[in-house]
Amino acid sequence: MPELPEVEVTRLSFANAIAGAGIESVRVGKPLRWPLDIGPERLVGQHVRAVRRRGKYLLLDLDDGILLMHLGMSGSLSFSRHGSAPGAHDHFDLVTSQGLLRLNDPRRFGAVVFVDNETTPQALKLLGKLGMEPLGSDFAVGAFHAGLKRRNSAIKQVLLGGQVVVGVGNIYACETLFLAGIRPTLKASRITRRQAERLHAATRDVLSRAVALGGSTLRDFSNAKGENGYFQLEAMVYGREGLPCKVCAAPVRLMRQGQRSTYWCGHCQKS
DNA sequence: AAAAGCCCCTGGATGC
DNA sequence: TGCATCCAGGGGCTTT
Repeated sequence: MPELPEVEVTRLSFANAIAGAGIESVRVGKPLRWPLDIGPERLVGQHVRAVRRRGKYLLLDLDDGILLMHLGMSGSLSFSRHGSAPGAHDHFDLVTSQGLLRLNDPRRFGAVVFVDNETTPQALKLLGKLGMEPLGSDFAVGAFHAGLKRRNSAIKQVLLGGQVVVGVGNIYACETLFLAGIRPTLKASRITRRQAERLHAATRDVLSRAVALGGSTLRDFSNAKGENGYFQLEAMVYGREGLPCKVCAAPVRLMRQGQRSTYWCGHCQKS
């Protein structure tokens, strides 16, 4: 579930509270996507300076080094004063002077990785090919349109790919295309300037509204304070197969694109 | 280089 | 109630 809004909401919910905290100990549970290939001594005694986000990655800036965290499909973070005993799906604990940061991830597609800086081979492998930040100042219509035109696959797939624009996952790709009135199967290379403008505006609109609403809680997402999100209540097409389109009342359709579900309205998304 | 498929893993919903 | 099947928010890796 964690797409850009959920990751950003998570970041906002604990970044200030953890800033300046000293790391006291670390606990690693079951293996995540990659091993944390350093010992606790590399982290203990350091301080968490800031928490940043790049795409769907969280970057915890330490005195020396960066802890990269990814929530995968089912991950969530909690940050609390007093830590309880870890549950079956709590796979990473960072015990700090200001509270316990804990990663819960049933499916374990998430990851915690330590890198010395953002230019190490591993950091570059993970972050180096990421596209523009949709809520950042570098997200310009011209560059967006140019990036899309270079791709030959369906616009939905290109949005998901993250090489043109980051953070747009399955829910928000569906919602964004609906808002822009664009057919999900349209080849990205055929996007017109007008369509790119609509998609650009829709992306910013959908993602920023989702952040404001605390993200989408479909199953069990919550921010680091345990609070749920409410964007799912405003979804126009995602998860609404067969229900009437909120704009034209035609039944919302479902199809598969790259082994993922695409929800769309055949009437509103014609171009 | 880009595109398409294949996995990683677990839990919940659905169907028989 | 029990068991099998399908599906789920991501994305790196391998193969075309």
